[in-house]
Amino acid sequence: MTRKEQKEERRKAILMTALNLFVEKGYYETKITDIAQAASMSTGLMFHYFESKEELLLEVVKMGAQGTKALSSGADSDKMKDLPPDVYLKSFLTQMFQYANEQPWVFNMFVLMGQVRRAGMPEKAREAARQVDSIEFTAKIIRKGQKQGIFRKGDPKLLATCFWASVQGIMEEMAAGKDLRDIDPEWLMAMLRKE
Amino acid sequence: MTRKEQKEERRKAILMTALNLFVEKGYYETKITDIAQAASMSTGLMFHYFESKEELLLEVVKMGAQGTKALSSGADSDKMKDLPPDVYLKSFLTQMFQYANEQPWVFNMFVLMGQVRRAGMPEKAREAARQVDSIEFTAKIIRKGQKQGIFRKGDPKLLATCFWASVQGIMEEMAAGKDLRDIDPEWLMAMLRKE
DNA sequence: GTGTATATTGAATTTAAATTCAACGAATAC
DNA sequence: GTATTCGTTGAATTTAAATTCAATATACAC
Repeated sequence: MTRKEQKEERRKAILMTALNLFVEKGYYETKITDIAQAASMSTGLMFHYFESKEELLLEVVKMGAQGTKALSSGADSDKMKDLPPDVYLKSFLTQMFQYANEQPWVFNMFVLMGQVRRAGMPEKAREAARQVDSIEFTAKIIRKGQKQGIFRKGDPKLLATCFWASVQGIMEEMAAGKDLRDIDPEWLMAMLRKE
Repeated sequence: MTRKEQKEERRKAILMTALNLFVEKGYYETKITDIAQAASMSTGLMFHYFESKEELLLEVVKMGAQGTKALSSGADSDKMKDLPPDVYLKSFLTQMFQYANEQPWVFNMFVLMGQVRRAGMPEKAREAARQVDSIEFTAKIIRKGQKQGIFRKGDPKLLATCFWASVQGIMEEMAAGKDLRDIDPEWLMAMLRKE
């Protein structure tokens, strides 16, 4: 393994460690020292890999943004054409709740991205997180469902915002340690369905 | 006005100012200086009224806890007896969304209480916020609705947790400045309703 | 094998923000 | 109207945590 690869790997390891701690204890309660310790390295070394704590958060968010983009563009072409809107969204939820246990980092990334978008986080990271727009994409799906008569009436963007805000709320509850394994995705889908 | 009253009033003014800033900018991004400025007083004076920033947060939370207790015990006796469970919960949501515009502090208090319960906040305040339990209370209402056949099947506590987590998510989105005035409480009620 | 560059450490420094404090002003008591 | 207590200020101090740095170890190039 070349030195550059080694470095890349180390960076990623730090990013992952930071991600998990940020979600577990919150950005401000996570000290650089904590991350260093969790990643088994000295405090000083952290700054060999990242300029500052803020930059570290920013990089985590950028990684999340990339992942989201990849995910949604992949979804855009493949499944979305075939699957009915409700099935598509529901399978997304099912997947995400599954990840909460099996792929905590994917789950944590979603939680963090949502948190950083809101107030009370360093501006730079916030902006980066806001770039990622899942509303427009979801609104499109909802619109489709409305045309098919399976989703309720209402501004698709507003419904999408409401839907994701609810998902975010639930995922944060999960991240906070509550065992919500048995939540039925259908409960959330009901928010969108007609009748 | 006696001196004691004066002091009490000042304390409350600080608590309100802090509450609003905490929700607007987040606890950690809110500097004691910011609160002092917003409350038109010197930085030092803040410490005449509160031991520390943490204690200030704790007091805000205690105030919230009191309010919640008063509210829910009042509700317990009055409305809950008469109103059908779905009507009761829906009117609560309607009320709360209304408050977002007309009584921002009530709304902000709810948002803050929810935030403080989660990770990433000073431990003391977190504990105090966790004392307040709206889950048990809501679960009771949900159970009632299930017996009447108007709410869906499922563990009432889990449904309650899911319901409040969603409400929290939406309220945070509102607090973050998004205009969600037109959200229909029915969208959230659908999470609980049968069919 | 020698020299150069990169990785690593942990203690020293800096920094931003909380907190203290000495001094002044205003209200109340007597 | 003087004394005493409380309210108030803003600059000085402390503190916790981020950040830098000089020193050392390790890997790579030649």
